[in-house]
Amino acid sequence: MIKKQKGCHDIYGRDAKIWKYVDTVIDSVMEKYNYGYIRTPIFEATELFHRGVGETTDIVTKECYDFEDKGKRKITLRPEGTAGVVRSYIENKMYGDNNQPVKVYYNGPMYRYERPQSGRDRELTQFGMEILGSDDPLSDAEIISLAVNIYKMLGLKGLKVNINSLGDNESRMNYRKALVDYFTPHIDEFCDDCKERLEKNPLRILDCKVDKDNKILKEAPKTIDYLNKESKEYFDKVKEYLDIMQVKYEVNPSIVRGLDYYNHTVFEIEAEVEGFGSNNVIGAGGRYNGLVKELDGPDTPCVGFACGFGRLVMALELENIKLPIVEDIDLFLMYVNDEEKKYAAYLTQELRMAGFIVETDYLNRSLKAQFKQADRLNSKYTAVLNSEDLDNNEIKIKNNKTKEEEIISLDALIYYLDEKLNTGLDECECGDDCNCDHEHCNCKHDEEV
RNA sequence: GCGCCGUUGGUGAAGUGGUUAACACGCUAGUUUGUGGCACUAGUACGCAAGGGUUCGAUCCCCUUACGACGCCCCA
Repeated sequence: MIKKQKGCHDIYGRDAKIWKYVDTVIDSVMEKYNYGYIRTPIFEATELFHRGVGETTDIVTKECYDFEDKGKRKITLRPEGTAGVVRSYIENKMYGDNNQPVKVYYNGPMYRYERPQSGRDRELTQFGMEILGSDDPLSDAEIISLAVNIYKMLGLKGLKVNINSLGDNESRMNYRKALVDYFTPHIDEFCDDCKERLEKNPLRILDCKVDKDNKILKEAPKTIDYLNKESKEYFDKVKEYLDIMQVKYEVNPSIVRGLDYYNHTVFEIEAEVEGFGSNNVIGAGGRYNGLVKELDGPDTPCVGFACGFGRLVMALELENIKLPIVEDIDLFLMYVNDEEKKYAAYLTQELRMAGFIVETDYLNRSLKAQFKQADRLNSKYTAVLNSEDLDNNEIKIKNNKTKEEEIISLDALIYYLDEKLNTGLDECECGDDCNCDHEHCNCKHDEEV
């Protein structure tokens, strides 16, 4: 048997409904914020990621799917979304558009050659957004608030927003130097990973899980203290806008981010949910003012965010959030003989065209088995097509919940269903302000997610 | 790249170095039933991830590989 590749997943059935629903929420929130959808290729020139994401980052050195195509081109499956968007921005000269800044969002598969574990796959879906062409702190705050609002629209409650500032290049360099100077005399007290980090990426030491209780680590220099005047003012502005937007956050000096292109604002959003694995960061982002220029475009300030779709869905499930997905059908039509079956074929067609979700049996099952199937499909109504009734232009229809049966004229069937199904929704008795998929009421008492 | 645990039917799984691999659910058919959801009966794995080894003999012991779970690195 041919099996799916390591770290990949088939999404189908109920899961697929959830994923599609999350898609629609993302689309609708992005629309409100006026971000345009952008779809860039899943593979790009290898060089794009090496220069864009950073030559020394793990994500490029050991996690990329690199290959050579038949024309000897060096190709890489995108490991993240920003580099492709920036390439497109430059190539399509979006910096010249008359509508600035450019605000875009993407949503699609990314590929990382990693060891799979909870919340980590080789094929992962990420959505994210970027503002290209604004160095206003308001844009940083908007990105963060937009991210938070998507989570909120989905019903997520356990959110923690950590923000920090790396400052501009000057601040970054000064800070990095200060850190190295600080840690070098004490490095023997740290774990092996940290010893390597001192050379490669000293900021990462701050994030170490092993040494997190080390006194030396706790008293290490803070990024904030090394921000120059401009960087500090910038960060203060970002925080001020977040306060104005009523976005709750915490300044966390250990947030440093892994990708080379970040400067100034960086942030991570954690899902604080019981049962989440160690990878509970569901989204992260920050400012990357140097990237466009690095990729041969005009010097353009940008800020962006990316969210791991799979982790987000996991958080929704762990929080047991009821999502408005349709898990039932309106009517199941049953039959016994061939004449009735033909009528079932005709009637399903008619009713579907009229807008109802209608099913019938395709396996020539016994009546008993058809009833079971109707139950499995959570059919709101059932009807056994009976030749005699049909001859009288009648149909016996049963409310599958109350078990009440009615004989009605076939001509009235559509009208009957329309009245029952649509008004039924209006009369939902739940007065709570909850979140259900009933069109007019927001309860979800008869659904589970 | 490293570590740790796992891999038995459609599902949840029990189990043993040796004739027919529990049990439950599900599914299909039948009996009963005013047209089902209860009950009862029957059917439902050529087989214990794959390959190799140890053994008279392995699903159960060892090795390798693959895949899965979790953790580290790193990252969403």
